[in-house]
Formats: sequence, C-alpha cells, structure tokens
Amino acid sequence: MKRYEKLIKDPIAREEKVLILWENKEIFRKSLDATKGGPRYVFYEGPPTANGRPHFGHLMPRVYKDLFPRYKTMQGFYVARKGGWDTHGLPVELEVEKEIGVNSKPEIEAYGVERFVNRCKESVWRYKAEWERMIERMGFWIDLENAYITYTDDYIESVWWELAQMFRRGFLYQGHKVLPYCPRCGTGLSSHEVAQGYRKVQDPSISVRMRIVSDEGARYKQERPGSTSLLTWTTTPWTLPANVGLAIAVKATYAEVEQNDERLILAKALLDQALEGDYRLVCEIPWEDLVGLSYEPPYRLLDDERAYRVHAAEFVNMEEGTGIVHTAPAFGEDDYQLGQEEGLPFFSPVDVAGAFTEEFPLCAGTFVKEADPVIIEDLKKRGLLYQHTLYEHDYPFCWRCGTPLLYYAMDSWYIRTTAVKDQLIKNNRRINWYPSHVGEGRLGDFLLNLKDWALSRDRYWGTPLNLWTCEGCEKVIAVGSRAELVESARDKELARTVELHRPYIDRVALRCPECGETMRRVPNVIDAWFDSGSMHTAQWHYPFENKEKFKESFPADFICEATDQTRGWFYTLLATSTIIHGEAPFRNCIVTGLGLDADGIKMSTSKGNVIDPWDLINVYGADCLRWYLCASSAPWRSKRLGEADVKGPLYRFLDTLRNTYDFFALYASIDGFDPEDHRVEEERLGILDHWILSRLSATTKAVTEGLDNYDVITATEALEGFLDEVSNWYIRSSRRRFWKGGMEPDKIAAYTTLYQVLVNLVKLVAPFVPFIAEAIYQQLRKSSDPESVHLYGYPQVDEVWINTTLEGEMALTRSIASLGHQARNQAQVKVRQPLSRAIVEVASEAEGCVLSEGVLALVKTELNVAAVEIVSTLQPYFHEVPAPNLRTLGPRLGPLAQQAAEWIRSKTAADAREALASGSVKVEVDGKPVEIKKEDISFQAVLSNGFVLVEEGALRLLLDTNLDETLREKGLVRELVHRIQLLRKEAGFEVTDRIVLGYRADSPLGEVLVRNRETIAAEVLALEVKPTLAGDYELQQKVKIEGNAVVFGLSRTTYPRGT
RNA sequence: GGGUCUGUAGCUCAGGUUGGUUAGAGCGCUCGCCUGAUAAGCGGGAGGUCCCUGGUUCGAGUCCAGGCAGGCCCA
Repeated sequence: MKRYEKLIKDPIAREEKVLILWENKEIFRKSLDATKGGPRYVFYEGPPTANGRPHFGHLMPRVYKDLFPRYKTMQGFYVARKGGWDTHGLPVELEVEKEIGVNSKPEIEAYGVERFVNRCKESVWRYKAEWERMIERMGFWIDLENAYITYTDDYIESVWWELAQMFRRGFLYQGHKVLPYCPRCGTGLSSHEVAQGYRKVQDPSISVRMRIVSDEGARYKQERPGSTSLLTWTTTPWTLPANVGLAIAVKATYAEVEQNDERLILAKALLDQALEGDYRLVCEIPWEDLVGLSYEPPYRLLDDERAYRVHAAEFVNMEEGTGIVHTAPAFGEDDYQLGQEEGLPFFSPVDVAGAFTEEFPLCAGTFVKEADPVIIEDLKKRGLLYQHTLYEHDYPFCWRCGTPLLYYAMDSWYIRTTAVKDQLIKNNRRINWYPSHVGEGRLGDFLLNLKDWALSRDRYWGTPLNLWTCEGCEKVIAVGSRAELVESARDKELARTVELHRPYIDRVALRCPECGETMRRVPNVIDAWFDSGSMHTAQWHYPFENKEKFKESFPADFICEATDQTRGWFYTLLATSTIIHGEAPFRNCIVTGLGLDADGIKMSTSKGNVIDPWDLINVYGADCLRWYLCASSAPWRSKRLGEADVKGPLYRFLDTLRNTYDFFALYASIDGFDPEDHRVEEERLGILDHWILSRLSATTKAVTEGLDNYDVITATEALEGFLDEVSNWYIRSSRRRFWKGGMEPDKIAAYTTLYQVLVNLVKLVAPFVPFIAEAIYQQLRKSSDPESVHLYGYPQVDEVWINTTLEGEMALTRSIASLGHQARNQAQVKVRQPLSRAIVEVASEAEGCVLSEGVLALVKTELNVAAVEIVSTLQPYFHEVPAPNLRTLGPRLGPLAQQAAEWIRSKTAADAREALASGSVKVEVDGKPVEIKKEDISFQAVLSNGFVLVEEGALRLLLDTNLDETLREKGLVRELVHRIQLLRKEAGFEVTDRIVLGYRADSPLGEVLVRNRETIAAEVLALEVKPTLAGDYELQQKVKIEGNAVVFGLSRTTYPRGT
C-alpha cells in the first residue's frame, strides 16, 4: 500500500537530502540530455571573479539566472548553461600587490613580472571552491566543469581574433587623450574603477584676476586699459601653471563692473554671488564680444601665439564661479577637447608621478595636490587672488591606494566605438530590457553621449594587446591568431609554444612584412571588460573551434546581472558584438537592483557591510532565500536584506506548502490512496474539485504568461494566491470528505483532485523553489513518472477546466463566509453555536448573484447556519421607527419638547405617517395642546431584534442570532464534541484511534449526552459510550460548560484497521 | 553638475492597469474566534498629510511643472 511520508520539517536537512538525490542521480545532466533535441534557449553567464568571496548581493541576479533556465528546460527547451570566470584585470593585480607587499610598478618590475603574473593566476582561484559550494547549495544549476576562463590561451586567441578584426577595419587607434590617471599606480583607470573611488572632499575654490593685455581681434574694447581684468574661476589651483586659455559660456551675458579702482569682467548672472562688497555696474557685454581677448596668465610658461586667449565653450558652468573658466588641456577632458577644437598648445609641467617638473620652478618636485596652497599664497602675494573659499564636491581617488586621481593627457589605444554609435543605438533598441528604463534611460543616454573606448592599460595581468610595432618603419600590425604569430615570428618554435601572457609574449619578436626589421609588441594589456564582453565569441574559442556551437548559441535569449553592469558587461557585450557580428548579443535582459544592508546602504566589500550568505542559507535554507528574492518585489528593486525580511516567506509560503502536502500525506496514507489504483469519473467531481481545478488552470496560465514576459512578480503572486486557496479554502472546506470512512467516490474524487493539484503545484513552483518541490514530488510520483520533478514537463494550460462562472460564484461565497464570520464576531456568537439562517443581499447587477446549492452548502457549513437565503433586498427585515427631531422641537416648544418627543416615540411609523398626512398634527401633551410638524419627525430604519447586519461593497449580510431549544442543544453537542476532541489530543491519541468514552454528568448535560449519543460517538470515534466512570480510563477529566460540569473518561480500544 | 530610480501604515512593500465611491497586502501590535493538517488559520481594531508646492480637471496617490530627500550610474 502506498505510504506518503511527511516532509522533513527542518528546511536545511530537507534540502541537503535533495542535493544528495540530485547528485546521485545526476539530475542536472539528465535534464540537459533529455532536452538535447529540443529548441534552443540560450543563456549567457556573466562571469564572476573568484578572487573575492561571494556575498549576498551576488545572489540576487543568480536567482533569476537559475529560474528562467529551469523553467525553459521544463518546457522542453535545451538550455546549455556554460559557466564562466572573469580572471584578468587590475583588481587581481592589486590583491597580489597586497600579498607580496609591493606598492608600485617599479617594485613589481623588481619582484619580477613573471613571478607576479603567476601569482595573479593563482590568486584568481582563491575563492573558487567557495563560489562553487554556494552555487551548488543554492541549487543553481550551471555547468562549471566546462566553464570558460578568460585567461586561457584559447580565450585570449579568440579575443585577439576580435581585436585583429577591429584593427584591420580601422577601429583601433592610438590616441592622446585625457584619462583619469593614478600617479602612484602609474596607469589610467577604467571608468569602472574610477566610479569606486569618489569621495566628498573640500577643495579650494578661487577666483583669479587675469588682466587684459590686448583687445585686438575682439569686439570688446577696453575703457580702462591696464586696470581691467577677467575674473576667472577654478577648483584646482595646481592646474593654473598649465593654463593656456579661458572659456566663456556660449549665449551668456557678461558684465563689466567697477570696484575699488579696478574693472572686472564676469558673468552677469553671477555678479552677486562671485563679488565681495559693493560694486558699480559699468556695462553689459554679450559673450561674442569677449571672444579673442588676450590676457595675462598667472604663470606665463609658454611663448605661443595661440595661447592665452578667450574662447567660447558649451561646458562652462553658469551656476558657480564667475562664468569664466580657466582651461588647461593637459588636465581636463573638457579642456582637452576645447584645446583640440581651438588649436591650443598642449602643455603639462607635471611628470608621470604627479610632481611638477623644472618647467614650473615655484613647485618643482612637489606633488600637484600639495602645490595648491603654495600657488594660492603666491597669487595672493602678487595681488592676483580675488577670492579664496572652500568648495565641496565629489572627487575621484584611486580606489585602492587613495591617491587623488589626476585627469591626465596620455597616449593610449582606443576602440572607435563612436563609429558604430548609430548601430549601437539601433541594436540596443532591439533588446527587451527589464525594466525598460535601463535601455531607454541609463544605457540609452550613455550611448547618445558615447565616447571611444579606452582599451589599453599600462599593466601586467591581462590579455596582451596584440599589436606589434616595427622598430624600423614604424608599421603596426595586429596578430589575429597563434598561427599568424608563428608565421611572422623570428623564433617560430617559441611562438608555437609561448603562453600568450606577459612577460612571455613580450619575448616574441616578429619580422616586419614591409621592411624586414624587427617588430616588438606594444607594452599594454587590455581592459578586462573587453574579455568578459567578448564571451559571446570567446567562450567557444570561436572561430578556431566550435563554429556550430557558436552559431546555435548566438545571440542569447536571456542574460541577467545587477544594475552596476549597465556600463560594464551589458555595454561591453553590446559593443564588441555590434562591431564583430553586427547585432546585439542578447535579446532579453533583466537588470536586478542592488543588495542593501539593514540601513539601506549598498552592500560592498569595501564598506564592510556585507552579509555572509551562509548565515542565512544555514538557518532558512535556499528555497526561502530564492522565494524571498523572487516574490518580495520586482527584480530591479533594491532589496534590504535584514534577517526579519528574509524569513517571511518561510512561514507564509513554504510552510503552507509543506502543511498542505502533509495534510494529504496524513489521510492518503491512512486510506491507502494510490493514484494508480483509484480513479474517478469526471462526473463524480464535486463543486470544490471543479473550482480548485479551474483555479489551477488559471494559475498555470498566469504563471506561464508572467514568466514568458519575464514578469516574475505576477507569477509569484499567482502562486501565493493559489496556495492560499488550496490550503485555506479547498482543504478547509473539504476536510469532512477526507474524514469519512470507507472509500466512497466522493472521497476518491477529493483525493484525486488534491493529488492532481499538488503534483501540478509542485511542478509550477519547481523553477522557483526547486528543493521543496523535489521533496514533495518524490513522495507523490507514480512509478511511471520521471525520477525528478525537474525532468517533468511544465504544466500546460488546459482551458477546458477554466470555469469563470464557478470562480466568480466561489469568490462571492468566500466574501459571504467572511461577512458571516464578521457578523458572528459582532454578535459575540461562537461558530460552534448553530444558527438558523443568514440572509444575504446581493445587488442584482453583481456578478454571479445566482449561487448554486453546492456552494451554498459550503457557506452553511463554514458559518454553521441551517440556511443561507439570497435575497435582492433586505428591506423586509427592517421596520421604520419615528424619531423626534429635537433640533426643531426644542426651540419651538421649549419645556414641552421632551414630552412631545415621548409622544412621537410611542407611535408606530404607520400611525405617525397617518397623523402627519395633512402636514402637521395637533396633540395634547401634559394637558397642553402642541402642534407637531412634518419636519419634527424623521423615520429611521431599525433592525428587528436578534439580527446583525454587516456589509462590504455591494454585499450585505444579515445574521439571525435568535436561538430556539433545538439550536441551543445542537450548540451544546458541538461543544461537547469539541471538548472530547481536545481530551483525545491531550491524551496523545492518534487521529485514527477508536475509544471508549465514559462520563458522569449533571442535568441538563446528562440528558443532552443521552439524546445525542450516536452523533457524539461518531464524531469522536467512540465505539462505546457509557454513562458511568466505572473502570480505568487512560484519561479522566472534568470539564465545565456554561456552568454545568461533566467528567469524561477516555480509553483507546482495539479496532480492526481498514474498515 | 547630468542621467535614472525611489518616496504610500511602526516595518517590508503592492511592474501602483486607462484619473472616479471608503488607498491595499504581509509582518508587527491588540481584542476575539476557530482548530481531527498547520512554527498555522479566520474576523475585528488601532495605525496614512500617498515627500512638498503649484497647475490641469467636476474630481489627482495617479497627469503636468518645479522643488525636497535617498539610492544608483556618470562627470
């Protein structure tokens, strides 16, 4: 006979058992094998870096990264899930620097690049085991054995192939541009790295006089030559020595003012803000008039025609400063651009370590940021400083060494992404972003203002830039494969075997195809974001291998990462793919929010506020975390990860699911229900069965539609609602069907239905909470079923079962039940006390106003009323009562008002109306004549005694609480049964145990017990009921009911099973 | 400074369906009920300036404009 075991209550133990099952039976592999011939659903793994510990924030995208592949697999799609590891880049180098205790590039060179790079290679795997352990424990199914690794030669070769394509098509160029640069690390930083290091700082904000030396070539003419200055503004005094020009705002109006014998020119809108003390406005000057003026810079270090003039620019800030901005092309992006446009000389008196050179003797050898006070002091002495305050703003620091970054013009290699800008925008539009504003806003905006991709890094651990330069003719070639390397190499044997990393690859010299001279590799490595962004191609070692695999897995149907990847991986995937393959490499992208700590601050290792996922996994389990992340709010919402929030779903959803199954297991085991033996014809299904099966289909539809639209919340809400309906309505209302003896068709119908509901529910939730789904499935599965729920097909919607009329009826029924409870509450009558009737007014236009006998029976049981009457109006249950209106009676009748009110109250409504037929009536109260007018009486609707009214929306329910003797006795019987059941529980009997019941009772309980002996015996499974306590009982206890006492004795008795 | 998201009950939040009676849920609190599946369930109650200001409208939590606060991305 079939036995259903209860689930293990402890989620941890339960899940660990499931993990063992999956491992032993290789379910993940089988799920892939089983779908191999199916349509492809392509997922790309965004590679994590394993040199840091996984923290809770990493879990958020992972949950969706697992949900959709599982869902699609169950639908029959083949979802290969190749893992991946991101392994290159500055973060890895910095970890190693820390380990070996070095702090600069010269120190690395001294340590030995080879040793250094090898340590990087090891460091990358430091937490690999930890990542794998977490991924496995959370039930994230991904193929880690065949994961792509960005540092392998094969991967690098594919990246080289891409780069060579780009080079040959003119996408790679060497440029001289301003980059954020760390003077201590000696390299430019990627925008990603810069973003990590912004800090609020106070910098000096100064305005400086720059005297006009010539107005030749400008429309503005000086009125007071020699004492007129442009008032300029900067927050980086140290850049003043590099000044080569001034910028004014296009379309702004400027003004000349007189103050203390000098004339100053600045933006009109900023006069009051920028000037100290009184001033006299001399005249307004349109911006065009200032263009071309020559001025005296604070430090004239250049002798160049083009320098020290006024130019117009778009970027000038008109909210702070003076509206005249000092420009140093060497130290600012805007400045550099202006310099390019206007043909300004490029001048930088600063060396690579960030110190002034001899070109600026005042501060030679001083680190630039430390030169600020020296320069300010100097300007002050020379009378050039107008104002000096502090200015608070965000400034980038090197996120590792804390050195302030400099915007620094330097040589580096770029990808001309701007050349494909329109195509990028077009391809981006084809991607379905969830939420859509990522595509339209955040990334879209970035693409509109696209800049070329700064590709090269002056570092060691990364994909080496595959460009070789000829020492003779300066020709540059790109090497697109190892074969090409061997072909051009001087030492072919070396080229055949060399590891493609620095420093090894640097030893490979090529022969110039033009002049035959030696070619050497450029010293750079590339931005690690190019590596991961190339995974669409490089994960397959394409085009050198796996051409088929590449073809069938491009583009991806689905990717998902956190929002910080917008300009990281999402962008680099899109950019490389657009250039190489011409199209977007993914179609759907869910962008998750960030993991926040209990205070709403982003979790990050550097802030030290990360939660160790194990602390939660080991207490609540993987399913609980998965459900919390899926169901609590939309994926892109940031989530606070307080413990209290996370454990919510454990009770609300997972425990309800477990209890629902346990209920089935308890009774199905008692009755030996076996879905393979017990069948039932559809006609035998009850109304509840039809209803819950309809709801099952509707839920399946909602979940499927939700997931198909990448709308997770709609799916989880549908599932939570359905589970509630199963547990709190279907089972609650069906309990008596399961308790009945024997195996009647109705009981089989109930079992069959509940079984079907459970099996399908478990399949529906399997992609979300794979562990509990598996644990229940293992108990439910028939011998012919697949060995895991994850090998089963996802439930299909069967529209035939959807019965919206019935669902409407049942919804109404549940509202009525709810109102009934409310009415009982108000009347203070227990549910155990049977009542004669409830009367429900259903507004005729309300849907489903016709309720079938079947559902009415449910309400009757639920509310314990003998009848439920549905009426179109409750009018007849009210009667009118005349009520005196003291507001009018009082002023008119004075002392007689009270007596007149008495008279009104003493009449019936009908009498009062009749008396008032003519508009007023003269009566005598207290022996005096009094006139009562129409307005003195209002008619109020009053409920008859014993009725309680409750209403909600269009529904009104009247509960008749009048009791007669029969009802009273029925109430007593239920009370007695209830007490005996409690005693059974207290005695520790099993629910199937039969008992002998003895009692000694006073009147009237004794008579009640005698009269209802059969009913009570049946309810409490008593084979014998004896009006005496003679003999031994396992439990004997006195109970009091409404002041009367009865003593019960209970003992188990043997009873043949199965009848 | 730019972009973007968020702001609703003590807490966490309703992809807040097209503007429309009394703004909801869960948790927590509180009172009561029910229990022959339940770490449960049901009902009542307390708890709201829907961030602010202005506009459009017969009517705004919802639409528009401008602010404020916070998060994130970028300068």
